[in-house]
Amino acid sequence: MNREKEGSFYGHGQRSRSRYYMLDIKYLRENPADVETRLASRAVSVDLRLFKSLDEKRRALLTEAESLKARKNAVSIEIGKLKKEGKDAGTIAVGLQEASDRIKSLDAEALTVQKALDDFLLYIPNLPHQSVPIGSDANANPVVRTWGEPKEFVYPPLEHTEIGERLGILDFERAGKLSGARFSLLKGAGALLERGLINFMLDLHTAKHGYTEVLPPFMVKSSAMVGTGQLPKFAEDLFKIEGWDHYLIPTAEVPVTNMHCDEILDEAALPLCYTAYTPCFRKEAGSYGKDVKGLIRNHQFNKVELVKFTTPETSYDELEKLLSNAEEVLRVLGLPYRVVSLCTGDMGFSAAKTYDIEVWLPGQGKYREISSCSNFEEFQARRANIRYRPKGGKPRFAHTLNGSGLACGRTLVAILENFQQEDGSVIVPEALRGYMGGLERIRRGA
RNA sequence: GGAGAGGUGGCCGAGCGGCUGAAGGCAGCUGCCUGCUAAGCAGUUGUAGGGGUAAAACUCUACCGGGGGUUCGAAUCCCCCCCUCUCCGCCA
Repeated sequence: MNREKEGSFYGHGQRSRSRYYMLDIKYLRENPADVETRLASRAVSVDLRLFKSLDEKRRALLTEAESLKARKNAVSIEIGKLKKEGKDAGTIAVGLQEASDRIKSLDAEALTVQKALDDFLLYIPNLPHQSVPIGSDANANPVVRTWGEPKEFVYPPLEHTEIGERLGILDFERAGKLSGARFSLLKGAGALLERGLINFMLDLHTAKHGYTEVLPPFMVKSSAMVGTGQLPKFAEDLFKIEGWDHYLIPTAEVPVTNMHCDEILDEAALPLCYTAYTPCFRKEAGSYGKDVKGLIRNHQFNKVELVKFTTPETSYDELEKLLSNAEEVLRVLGLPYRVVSLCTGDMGFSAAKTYDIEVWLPGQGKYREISSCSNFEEFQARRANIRYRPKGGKPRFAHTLNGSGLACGRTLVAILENFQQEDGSVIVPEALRGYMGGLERIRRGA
């Protein structure tokens, strides 16, 4: 078995598919100014001159090669006919070998240009939707709504690390012995709480919100990472399996979205709604010093994800629903939160529009991200070749969306901090008690 | 790890050097017919990229798992790789 072969960034699965990018190459060709200004709002500049020269070079090479091929094909058919009639074809076959050689070199050159074009285009992020606020960083993200009242504490509320360690349910010291910084180890009621949260969230999304549960692989091929946009640009954020073309998933979005790569979906089946629990693995490169302690920013954490495949017409309605489904988790648990709309400068690479849900953390005295819900429009569908067939029509790219519903570790943090009691215990939200053997309160030694 | 079988269009499934983008079937679309949620008949329907057009029409190229080779010409022959299935072994 040869697992070591590097997957091509340009081939998905077994197919070589090199002409799907962030947007229609024709659109970029015909509306460079629009692309430029919309990307500028995300503080991304593209070298359109480079694009233009590569694009033109490629087309010139194609034209020449293809006309040679056309001539060669015509002659070949003639030869076939003559041979069938028992005649000699020697005279018209003259020079064909030379033409073939010329074609070969033109094709090779075209491929080189094509790769340069791919390299250029695969690094261009999605274009923001018109409704996305313009801004350069998180400070420009408008608050869309706020839910719940942060509880007043009569004492200075503790952070989750302290609460957890005192209760003996979080053990960062031992996690460090095993795996180093940014790993965590849950014990007793802590482990049970995490497990309960996973089950609670999955049950809510399947039974109440109608999502189909998926339990996908936690490692995927590089082509899947290209499909959702993690590669090629963000390789440094991912854990790669040595000697394999596989990566540990940074989110369930990757396997679940790529589930339908190279497929043509039935329009009547849309929207497809999936929910999946997976651990997530992230290098967190460049976040040195931030949230070093605790569960907030780990190399491995659990998350329940929501993923949708929709038509272009309905994707923004579906985004609102998905967001609301994610919020519901916090509402049922009784955790105060707010929703912000990410501005152009703060959005991820693949997203056309993103809402973040931020939960209130009394220990830190601020709202912290606990979910990110995005519409990717065609961006991922183009890369992963996910289409659907409209009634009687030609296949079109589907729209993909996803959001955390929710990050389990951070939800656990929110529960510990929001429901901590002066005596050091933590009240278990009612909705979770059924998942924890009826446990109502976590006390030391539980 | 060992031994076989196989990967063809939206799906099923023929083809095994030339006029095959690919028979046949299903599904879809368009007519006709039928007074009823059906059936019949006829026609039609791949994807991508060039050129062309106001848009079409039209035209060229590529694509039968991926890559390379042989040949004037390959879905068909050769080599390498990937994947799927069956049996044996091993294992959770």
